[in-house]
Amino acid sequence: MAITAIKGFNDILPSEIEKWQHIEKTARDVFGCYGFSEIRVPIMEKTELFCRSIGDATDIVEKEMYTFTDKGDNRVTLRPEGTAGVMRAFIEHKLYAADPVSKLFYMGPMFRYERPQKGRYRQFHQIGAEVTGVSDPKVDAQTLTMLSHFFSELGLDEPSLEINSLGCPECRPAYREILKDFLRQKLDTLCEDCQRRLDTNPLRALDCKVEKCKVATADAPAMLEHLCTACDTHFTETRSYLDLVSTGYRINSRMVRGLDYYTRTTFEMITGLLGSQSAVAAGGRYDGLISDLGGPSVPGIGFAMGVERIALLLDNAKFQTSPALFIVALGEEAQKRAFCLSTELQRAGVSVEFDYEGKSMKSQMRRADKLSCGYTLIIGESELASGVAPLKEMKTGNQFVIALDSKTIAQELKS
RNA sequence: GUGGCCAUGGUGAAGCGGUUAACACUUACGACUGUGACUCGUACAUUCGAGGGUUCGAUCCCCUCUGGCCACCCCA
Repeated sequence: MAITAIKGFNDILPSEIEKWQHIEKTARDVFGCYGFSEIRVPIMEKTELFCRSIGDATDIVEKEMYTFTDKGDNRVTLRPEGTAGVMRAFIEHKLYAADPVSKLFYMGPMFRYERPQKGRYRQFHQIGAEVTGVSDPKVDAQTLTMLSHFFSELGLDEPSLEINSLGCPECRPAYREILKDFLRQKLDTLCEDCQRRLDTNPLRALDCKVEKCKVATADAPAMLEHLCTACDTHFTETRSYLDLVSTGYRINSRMVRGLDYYTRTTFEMITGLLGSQSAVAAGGRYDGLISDLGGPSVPGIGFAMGVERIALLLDNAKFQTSPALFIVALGEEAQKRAFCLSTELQRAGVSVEFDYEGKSMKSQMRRADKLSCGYTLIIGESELASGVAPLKEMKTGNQFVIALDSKTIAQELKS
Protein backbone atom coordinates (compact mmCIF):
# COMPACT_ATOMS: atom_id res chain seq x y z
CA MET A 1 0.00 0.00 0.00
CA ALA A 2 1.41 3.36 -1.01
CA ILE A 3 1.95 5.95 1.68
CA THR A 4 -0.91 8.39 2.00
CA ALA A 5 -1.15 11.80 3.59
CA ILE A 6 -1.94 12.16 7.28
CA LYS A 7 -5.64 12.19 8.15
CA GLY A 8 -7.04 15.69 7.88
CA PHE A 9 -3.98 16.97 6.01
CA ASN A 10 -4.88 17.76 2.42
CA ASP A 11 -3.04 18.43 -0.80
CA ILE A 12 -4.09 21.50 -2.72
CA LEU A 13 -3.89 20.30 -6.29
CA PRO A 14 -3.11 22.29 -9.44
CA SER A 15 -6.78 22.19 -10.43
CA GLU A 16 -7.69 24.32 -7.42
CA ILE A 17 -4.53 26.30 -6.84
CA GLU A 18 -5.54 29.26 -8.97
CA LYS A 19 -8.65 29.68 -6.88
CA TRP A 20 -6.49 29.73 -3.77
CA GLN A 21 -4.14 32.26 -5.29
CA HIS A 22 -7.11 34.39 -6.23
CA ILE A 23 -8.40 34.33 -2.66
CA GLU A 24 -4.97 35.26 -1.33
CA LYS A 25 -4.44 38.01 -3.88
CA THR A 26 -7.86 39.47 -3.17
CA ALA A 27 -7.00 39.57 0.52
CA ARG A 28 -3.66 41.28 -0.12
CA ASP A 29 -5.27 43.83 -2.43
CA VAL A 30 -8.27 44.62 -0.26
CA PHE A 31 -6.38 44.67 3.04
CA GLY A 32 -3.72 46.81 1.41
CA CYS A 33 -6.32 49.47 0.66
CA TYR A 34 -7.07 49.70 4.36
CA GLY A 35 -3.43 50.11 5.29
CA PHE A 36 -2.57 46.57 6.41
CA SER A 37 0.89 45.06 6.04
CA GLU A 38 1.66 41.37 5.90
CA ILE A 39 3.50 39.67 8.71
CA ARG A 40 4.87 36.13 8.63
CA VAL A 41 5.38 34.35 11.89
CA PRO A 42 6.44 30.77 12.68
CA ILE A 43 3.92 27.95 12.54
CA MET A 44 5.26 26.62 15.84
CA GLU A 45 5.38 28.46 19.14
CA LYS A 46 6.03 27.64 22.74
CA THR A 47 2.99 25.82 24.06
CA GLU A 48 2.60 28.32 26.85
CA LEU A 49 1.74 31.08 24.38
CA PHE A 50 -1.45 29.36 23.34
CA CYS A 51 -2.39 28.36 26.87
CA ARG A 52 -2.09 31.95 27.96
CA SER A 53 -3.87 33.55 25.01
CA ILE A 54 -6.59 31.15 23.92
CA GLY A 55 -7.33 29.98 27.44
CA ASP A 56 -6.38 26.84 29.33
CA ALA A 57 -9.94 25.64 29.67
CA THR A 58 -10.92 25.95 26.01
CA ASP A 59 -11.35 22.88 23.83
CA ILE A 60 -8.62 24.09 21.53
CA VAL A 61 -6.04 23.99 24.28
CA GLU A 62 -7.48 21.05 26.17
CA LYS A 63 -7.82 18.57 23.36
CA GLU A 64 -7.04 19.95 19.93
CA MET A 65 -3.43 21.09 19.93
CA TYR A 66 -0.54 19.35 18.24
CA THR A 67 1.91 19.61 21.10
CA PHE A 68 5.35 18.00 21.22
CA THR A 69 8.45 17.97 23.29
CA ASP A 70 11.40 18.78 21.05
CA LYS A 71 14.91 17.43 21.32
CA GLY A 72 15.85 20.23 23.66
CA ASP A 73 13.02 19.26 25.98
CA ASN A 74 10.91 22.30 25.14
CA ARG A 75 7.14 22.10 24.92
CA VAL A 76 6.18 23.35 21.47
CA THR A 77 2.86 23.51 19.63
CA LEU A 78 1.81 23.76 16.00
CA ARG A 79 -0.26 26.93 15.98
CA PRO A 80 -4.00 26.31 16.24
CA GLU A 81 -4.79 29.93 15.29
CA GLY A 82 -2.93 33.01 14.16
CA THR A 83 -3.58 35.85 16.58
CA ALA A 84 -1.42 34.55 19.43
CA GLY A 85 1.73 34.28 17.32
CA VAL A 86 1.19 37.64 15.68
CA MET A 87 0.70 39.32 19.05
CA ARG A 88 3.77 37.56 20.42
CA ALA A 89 5.79 39.00 17.53
CA PHE A 90 4.15 42.40 18.02
CA ILE A 91 5.28 42.45 21.64
CA GLU A 92 8.66 40.84 21.05
CA HIS A 93 9.65 43.37 18.38
CA LYS A 94 7.96 46.26 20.19
CA LEU A 95 6.02 47.22 17.09
CA TYR A 96 3.86 49.48 19.25
CA ALA A 97 6.88 51.70 19.86
CA ALA A 98 7.40 52.56 16.21
CA ASP A 99 3.76 53.35 15.54
CA PRO A 100 0.86 53.58 17.99
CA VAL A 101 -1.46 51.99 15.45
CA SER A 102 -0.49 48.77 13.79
CA LYS A 103 -2.48 46.93 11.13
CA LEU A 104 -1.19 43.49 10.26
CA PHE A 105 -2.44 40.59 8.22
CA TYR A 106 -1.17 37.04 7.82
CA MET A 107 -2.00 33.87 5.96
CA GLY A 108 -0.93 30.30 6.38
CA PRO A 109 -1.62 26.88 7.82
CA MET A 110 -3.07 26.23 11.27
CA PHE A 111 -3.33 22.87 13.02
CA ARG A 112 -6.01 21.37 15.23
CA TYR A 113 -6.39 17.74 16.15
CA GLU A 114 -10.10 17.36 15.43
CA ARG A 115 -12.15 14.79 13.59
CA PRO A 116 -12.22 16.00 9.98
CA GLN A 117 -15.51 16.77 8.28
CA LYS A 118 -16.80 19.11 5.61
CA GLY A 119 -14.94 22.41 5.85
CA ARG A 120 -12.90 21.23 8.81
CA TYR A 121 -9.42 19.74 8.57
CA ARG A 122 -6.50 19.09 10.87
CA GLN A 123 -4.27 21.29 8.79
CA PHE A 124 -6.30 24.20 7.51
CA HIS A 125 -5.51 27.70 6.31
CA GLN A 126 -6.48 31.04 7.65
CA ILE A 127 -6.13 34.56 6.43
CA GLY A 128 -6.34 36.93 9.32
CA ALA A 129 -6.00 40.61 10.13
CA GLU A 130 -5.29 42.42 13.38
CA VAL A 131 -5.47 46.10 14.36
CA THR A 132 -3.80 47.14 17.56
CA GLY A 133 -3.59 50.43 19.37
CA VAL A 134 -7.09 51.79 18.87
CA SER A 135 -10.18 51.13 20.94
CA ASP A 136 -12.33 53.59 19.04
CA PRO A 137 -15.41 51.94 17.50
CA LYS A 138 -14.45 53.37 14.12
CA VAL A 139 -11.82 50.63 14.01
CA ASP A 140 -14.41 47.98 14.77
CA ALA A 141 -16.60 49.32 11.98
CA GLN A 142 -13.69 49.60 9.57
CA THR A 143 -12.50 46.07 10.27
CA LEU A 144 -15.98 44.70 9.64
CA THR A 145 -16.36 46.81 6.55
CA MET A 146 -13.07 45.50 5.21
CA LEU A 147 -14.22 41.96 5.85
CA SER A 148 -17.48 42.53 3.97
CA HIS A 149 -15.57 44.27 1.22
CA PHE A 150 -13.31 41.25 0.85
CA PHE A 151 -16.27 38.92 0.37
CA SER A 152 -18.02 41.14 -2.12
CA GLU A 153 -14.74 41.51 -4.02
CA LEU A 154 -14.69 37.72 -4.33
CA GLY A 155 -18.21 37.87 -5.70
CA LEU A 156 -19.65 36.21 -2.63
CA ASP A 157 -22.77 37.96 -1.44
CA GLU A 158 -24.08 35.01 0.44
CA PRO A 159 -22.07 35.00 3.65
CA SER A 160 -23.71 37.51 5.92
CA LEU A 161 -22.26 39.40 8.81
CA GLU A 162 -23.48 38.86 12.35
CA ILE A 163 -22.29 40.92 15.27
CA ASN A 164 -22.54 40.87 19.01
CA SER A 165 -20.85 42.33 22.04
CA LEU A 166 -19.46 40.13 24.77
CA GLY A 167 -18.85 43.02 27.17
CA CYS A 168 -15.68 43.46 29.13
CA PRO A 169 -14.18 42.27 32.43
CA GLU A 170 -16.41 44.89 34.09
CA CYS A 171 -19.77 43.61 32.92
CA ARG A 172 -19.34 40.08 31.59
CA PRO A 173 -18.82 38.24 34.90
CA ALA A 174 -22.03 39.73 36.27
CA TYR A 175 -23.97 38.75 33.19
CA ARG A 176 -22.50 35.26 33.37
CA GLU A 177 -23.93 34.85 36.84
CA ILE A 178 -27.32 36.16 35.76
CA LEU A 179 -27.35 33.69 32.89
CA LYS A 180 -26.26 30.83 35.11
CA ASP A 181 -29.08 31.56 37.51
CA PHE A 182 -31.51 31.55 34.64
CA LEU A 183 -30.18 28.26 33.27
CA ARG A 184 -30.16 26.63 36.68
CA GLN A 185 -33.90 27.19 36.92
CA LYS A 186 -34.37 25.43 33.59
CA LEU A 187 -31.77 22.78 34.26
CA ASP A 188 -33.94 19.72 33.70
CA THR A 189 -35.21 21.03 30.37
CA LEU A 190 -31.69 21.41 28.96
CA CYS A 191 -29.81 18.79 26.97
CA GLU A 192 -27.02 16.84 28.64
CA ASP A 193 -24.31 18.89 27.00
CA CYS A 194 -25.77 22.14 28.21
CA GLN A 195 -26.19 20.79 31.72
CA ARG A 196 -22.57 19.81 31.72
CA ARG A 197 -21.53 23.19 30.29
CA LEU A 198 -23.47 25.20 32.83
CA ASP A 199 -20.42 26.05 34.89
CA THR A 200 -17.66 25.89 32.31
CA ASN A 201 -19.29 27.71 29.42
CA PRO A 202 -22.87 28.82 30.14
CA LEU A 203 -22.93 31.17 27.13
CA ARG A 204 -22.79 28.10 24.92
CA ALA A 205 -26.35 27.13 25.86
CA LEU A 206 -27.59 30.17 23.95
CA ASP A 207 -26.13 28.69 20.81
CA CYS A 208 -27.22 25.07 21.33
CA LYS A 209 -28.77 23.29 18.38
CA VAL A 210 -30.95 20.98 20.43
CA GLU A 211 -34.59 21.95 20.09
CA LYS A 212 -35.49 21.78 23.77
CA CYS A 213 -32.58 24.05 24.61
CA LYS A 214 -33.72 26.55 22.04
CA VAL A 215 -37.12 26.54 23.68
CA ALA A 216 -35.72 26.74 27.20
CA THR A 217 -33.42 29.63 26.39
CA ALA A 218 -35.85 31.54 24.22
CA ASP A 219 -36.32 34.24 26.82
CA ALA A 220 -32.87 34.00 28.38
CA PRO A 221 -31.23 37.27 29.39
CA ALA A 222 -29.02 38.66 26.62
CA MET A 223 -25.51 40.03 27.07
CA LEU A 224 -26.47 43.06 25.06
CA GLU A 225 -28.95 44.07 27.74
CA HIS A 226 -26.39 43.78 30.48
CA LEU A 227 -23.49 45.71 29.02
CA CYS A 228 -21.88 48.36 31.16
CA THR A 229 -22.25 51.93 29.96
CA ALA A 230 -18.87 52.02 28.25
CA CYS A 231 -19.46 48.75 26.37
CA ASP A 232 -22.98 49.74 25.45
CA THR A 233 -21.76 53.03 24.02
CA HIS A 234 -19.00 51.24 22.15
CA PHE A 235 -21.47 48.82 20.58
CA THR A 236 -23.95 51.54 19.65
CA GLU A 237 -21.23 53.61 18.02
CA THR A 238 -19.84 50.64 16.15
CA ARG A 239 -23.29 50.08 14.70
CA SER A 240 -23.72 53.71 13.77
CA TYR A 241 -20.42 53.72 11.89
CA LEU A 242 -21.40 50.56 10.07
CA ASP A 243 -24.65 52.23 9.09
CA LEU A 244 -22.81 55.32 7.95
CA VAL A 245 -20.95 53.36 5.28
CA SER A 246 -23.81 50.94 4.58
CA THR A 247 -22.05 47.83 5.76
CA GLY A 248 -24.81 45.29 6.23
CA TYR A 249 -25.02 43.26 9.43
CA ARG A 250 -27.40 41.49 11.72
CA ILE A 251 -27.23 41.55 15.49
CA ASN A 252 -27.02 38.09 16.98
CA SER A 253 -27.07 38.37 20.74
CA ARG A 254 -26.66 34.62 21.07
CA MET A 255 -23.39 34.43 19.19
CA VAL A 256 -20.65 32.80 21.24
CA ARG A 257 -16.94 32.75 20.53
CA GLY A 258 -14.64 29.97 21.59
CA LEU A 259 -11.53 31.86 22.59
CA ASP A 260 -11.18 33.39 26.02
CA TYR A 261 -9.53 36.61 24.92
CA TYR A 262 -12.49 38.22 23.18
CA THR A 263 -14.05 41.37 24.61
CA ARG A 264 -16.77 43.70 23.36
CA THR A 265 -17.36 43.40 19.62
CA THR A 266 -17.45 39.88 18.21
CA PHE A 267 -18.60 38.85 14.77
CA GLU A 268 -18.95 36.05 12.25
CA MET A 269 -19.47 35.77 8.54
CA ILE A 270 -22.06 33.04 8.19
CA THR A 271 -23.07 30.94 5.21
CA GLY A 272 -25.75 28.34 4.84
CA LEU A 273 -23.90 26.55 2.07
CA LEU A 274 -21.33 24.55 4.01
CA GLY A 275 -23.31 22.07 6.04
CA SER A 276 -22.68 22.46 9.70
CA GLN A 277 -19.57 24.58 9.25
CA SER A 278 -21.39 27.86 8.84
CA ALA A 279 -18.69 30.31 9.86
CA VAL A 280 -16.32 31.29 7.06
CA ALA A 281 -14.75 34.11 9.04
CA ALA A 282 -14.91 35.16 12.65
CA GLY A 283 -13.23 37.47 15.07
CA GLY A 284 -13.56 40.10 17.68
CA ARG A 285 -11.98 42.64 19.91
CA TYR A 286 -9.35 41.52 22.40
CA ASP A 287 -8.51 44.50 24.55
CA GLY A 288 -6.84 42.47 27.29
CA LEU A 289 -4.80 40.03 25.26
CA ILE A 290 -1.64 42.02 24.64
CA SER A 291 -1.15 42.91 28.28
CA ASP A 292 -2.00 39.33 29.29
CA LEU A 293 0.88 38.21 27.11
CA GLY A 294 3.25 40.54 28.87
CA GLY A 295 2.99 43.46 26.46
CA PRO A 296 1.83 47.00 27.05
CA SER A 297 -1.80 47.74 27.70
CA VAL A 298 -2.84 48.10 24.08
CA PRO A 299 -6.26 47.21 22.68
CA GLY A 300 -6.71 45.06 19.62
CA ILE A 301 -9.29 43.68 17.23
CA GLY A 302 -9.01 41.11 14.49
CA PHE A 303 -10.49 38.24 12.57
CA ALA A 304 -9.55 35.05 10.78
CA MET A 305 -11.09 33.55 7.69
CA GLY A 306 -11.07 29.86 6.83
CA VAL A 307 -9.55 29.59 3.37
CA GLU A 308 -10.82 26.04 2.74
CA ARG A 309 -14.33 27.17 3.61
CA ILE A 310 -14.13 30.14 1.28
CA ALA A 311 -12.66 27.92 -1.43
CA LEU A 312 -15.66 25.59 -1.08
CA LEU A 313 -17.90 28.51 -2.00
CA LEU A 314 -15.96 29.30 -5.16
CA ASP A 315 -15.93 27.37 -8.43
CA ASN A 316 -12.50 26.09 -9.55
CA ALA A 317 -13.25 26.55 -13.22
CA LYS A 318 -13.59 30.32 -12.97
CA PHE A 319 -9.97 30.78 -12.01
CA GLN A 320 -8.15 28.59 -14.44
CA THR A 321 -5.71 30.19 -16.83
CA SER A 322 -4.49 28.67 -20.06
CA PRO A 323 -1.46 29.10 -22.33
CA ALA A 324 -1.58 31.88 -24.89
CA LEU A 325 0.00 29.76 -27.60
CA PHE A 326 0.57 26.16 -28.63
CA ILE A 327 3.26 25.47 -31.21
CA VAL A 328 2.49 22.49 -33.39
CA ALA A 329 5.63 21.11 -34.97
CA LEU A 330 5.94 18.46 -37.69
CA GLY A 331 9.30 16.85 -38.30
CA GLU A 332 12.54 16.98 -36.40
CA GLU A 333 13.74 20.33 -37.70
CA ALA A 334 10.39 21.93 -36.93
CA GLN A 335 10.45 20.51 -33.41
CA LYS A 336 13.84 22.05 -32.86
CA ARG A 337 12.52 25.35 -34.14
CA ALA A 338 9.43 25.07 -31.94
CA PHE A 339 11.62 24.51 -28.92
CA CYS A 340 13.72 27.61 -29.65
CA LEU A 341 10.75 29.76 -30.54
CA SER A 342 8.79 28.79 -27.45
CA THR A 343 11.79 29.51 -25.24
CA GLU A 344 12.19 32.96 -26.79
CA LEU A 345 8.53 33.68 -26.27
CA GLN A 346 8.58 32.38 -22.69
CA ARG A 347 11.56 34.62 -21.99
CA ALA A 348 9.47 37.47 -23.35
CA GLY A 349 6.69 36.62 -20.89
CA VAL A 350 4.33 34.67 -23.12
CA SER A 351 2.92 31.36 -21.89
CA VAL A 352 3.64 28.74 -24.52
CA GLU A 353 3.16 24.99 -24.81
CA PHE A 354 4.42 22.53 -27.40
CA ASP A 355 4.62 18.78 -27.87
CA TYR A 356 7.76 17.02 -26.64
CA GLU A 357 7.37 13.66 -28.30
CA GLY A 358 6.89 14.14 -32.01
CA LYS A 359 3.24 13.21 -31.96
CA SER A 360 0.89 13.49 -34.89
CA MET A 361 -0.55 16.82 -35.89
CA LYS A 362 -3.95 15.62 -34.80
CA SER A 363 -2.81 14.85 -31.26
CA GLN A 364 -0.94 18.14 -31.05
CA MET A 365 -4.04 20.04 -32.11
CA ARG A 366 -6.15 18.06 -29.65
CA ARG A 367 -3.79 18.92 -26.87
CA ALA A 368 -3.82 22.60 -27.81
CA ASP A 369 -7.60 22.47 -27.62
CA LYS A 370 -7.64 20.58 -24.35
CA LEU A 371 -5.31 23.11 -22.74
CA SER A 372 -7.56 25.91 -24.05
CA CYS A 373 -4.64 27.62 -25.75
CA GLY A 374 -5.58 30.94 -27.31
CA TYR A 375 -3.65 30.34 -30.52
CA THR A 376 -1.77 27.61 -32.34
CA LEU A 377 1.20 28.16 -34.58
CA ILE A 378 1.85 25.40 -37.09
CA ILE A 379 5.39 24.73 -38.24
CA GLY A 380 6.35 22.16 -40.86
CA GLU A 381 8.94 21.88 -43.60
CA SER A 382 7.43 24.47 -45.90
CA GLU A 383 7.17 26.98 -43.04
CA LEU A 384 10.82 26.47 -42.18
CA ALA A 385 11.66 27.16 -45.81
CA SER A 386 9.41 30.20 -46.23
CA GLY A 387 9.92 31.72 -42.78
CA VAL A 388 6.19 32.28 -42.29
CA ALA A 389 3.61 30.02 -40.62
CA PRO A 390 -0.13 29.91 -40.04
CA LEU A 391 -1.29 31.27 -36.70
CA LYS A 392 -4.75 30.06 -35.77
CA GLU A 393 -7.06 31.63 -33.25
CA MET A 394 -8.68 28.62 -31.58
CA LYS A 395 -11.86 30.26 -30.44
CA THR A 396 -12.87 31.55 -33.87
CA GLY A 397 -10.96 29.17 -36.11
CA ASN A 398 -9.54 32.12 -38.05
CA GLN A 399 -5.97 31.83 -39.20
CA PHE A 400 -3.43 33.90 -41.05
CA VAL A 401 0.28 33.66 -41.75
CA ILE A 402 2.83 35.34 -39.57
CA ALA A 403 6.62 35.62 -39.69
CA LEU A 404 8.43 32.93 -37.67
CA ASP A 405 9.93 35.53 -35.39
CA SER A 406 9.38 35.65 -31.67
CA LYS A 407 9.09 39.43 -31.49
CA THR A 408 6.47 39.57 -34.21
CA ILE A 409 4.53 36.70 -32.64
CA ALA A 410 4.73 38.13 -29.13
CA GLN A 411 3.41 41.44 -30.40
CA GLU A 412 0.55 39.78 -32.25
CA LEU A 413 -0.47 37.72 -29.20
CA LYS A 414 -0.47 40.73 -26.95
CA SER A 415 -2.67 42.79 -29.26
C1' G B 1 -13.42 11.18 22.11
C1' U B 2 -18.79 9.55 20.25
C1' G B 3 -22.32 8.21 16.31
C1' G B 4 -24.24 7.22 11.18
C1' C B 5 -23.14 5.98 6.11
C1' C B 6 -19.76 4.05 2.52
C1' A B 7 -15.37 1.35 0.17
C1' U B 8 -15.62 -1.72 -7.55
C1' G B 9 -10.40 1.14 -13.13
C1' G B 10 -7.10 7.52 -13.85
C1' U B 11 -12.49 9.50 -12.67
C1' G B 12 -18.06 9.06 -11.92
C1' A B 13 -20.29 4.70 -11.18
C1' A B 14 -23.79 -0.29 -12.50
C1' G B 15 -23.73 -5.20 -10.79
C1' C B 16 -25.98 -7.65 -4.75
C1' G B 17 -24.35 -15.64 -4.64
C1' G B 18 -22.33 -18.56 -10.86
C1' U B 19 -21.74 -12.12 -15.75
C1' U B 20 -16.79 -11.62 -21.19
C1' A B 21 -17.41 -6.93 -14.09
C1' A B 22 -22.33 -2.70 -17.69
C1' C B 23 -22.38 2.34 -19.05
C1' A B 24 -20.16 7.24 -19.20
C1' C B 25 -15.92 10.40 -18.83
C1' U B 26 -10.60 10.66 -19.19
C1' U B 27 -6.29 8.89 -21.86
C1' A B 28 -3.92 6.79 -26.45
C1' C B 29 -4.28 5.83 -31.64
C1' G B 30 -7.12 6.06 -36.04
C1' A B 31 -11.40 7.59 -39.70
C1' C B 32 -9.42 13.19 -41.86
C1' U B 33 -1.86 11.06 -46.01
C1' G B 34 -0.67 19.07 -42.47
C1' U B 35 -5.60 21.76 -38.71
C1' G B 36 -8.74 21.06 -32.43
C1' A B 37 -13.96 21.17 -30.71
C1' C B 38 -18.92 17.61 -32.97
C1' U B 39 -19.30 12.48 -34.84
C1' C B 40 -17.60 7.39 -35.44
C1' G B 41 -14.10 3.18 -34.64
C1' U B 42 -10.30 0.54 -31.68
C1' A B 43 -7.60 -0.09 -27.00
C1' C B 44 -7.58 0.55 -21.59
C1' A B 45 -10.19 -3.59 -14.17
C1' U B 46 -7.00 -11.78 -14.74
C1' U B 47 -10.20 -8.06 -10.68
C1' C B 48 -13.97 -5.45 -6.95
C1' G B 49 -9.81 -1.45 0.29
C1' A B 50 -6.88 -5.57 3.49
C1' G B 51 -7.26 -10.16 6.21
C1' G B 52 -10.26 -14.16 7.77
C1' G B 53 -15.03 -17.03 7.64
C1' U B 54 -19.77 -19.27 5.35
C1' U B 55 -20.50 -21.82 0.51
C1' C B 56 -19.53 -26.58 -4.66
C1' G B 57 -18.72 -21.24 -5.90
C1' A B 58 -18.29 -15.05 -3.33
C1' U B 59 -17.51 -8.01 -5.86
C1' C B 60 -22.19 -9.63 -3.75
C1' C B 61 -23.53 -12.86 2.88
C1' C B 62 -20.82 -12.69 8.06
C1' C B 63 -16.57 -11.02 11.26
C1' U B 64 -12.09 -8.13 12.08
C1' C B 65 -8.95 -4.35 10.50
C1' U B 66 -7.80 -0.10 7.58
C1' G B 67 -9.40 4.11 4.92
C1' G B 68 -13.01 7.86 3.42
C1' C B 69 -17.29 10.94 4.01
C1' C B 70 -20.89 13.27 7.09
C1' A B 71 -22.67 14.56 11.86
C1' C B 72 -21.94 15.41 17.44
C1' C B 73 -18.52 17.92 20.91
C1' C B 74 -15.94 22.20 19.40
C1' C B 75 -14.62 25.50 15.69
C1' A B 76 -12.14 29.16 10.61
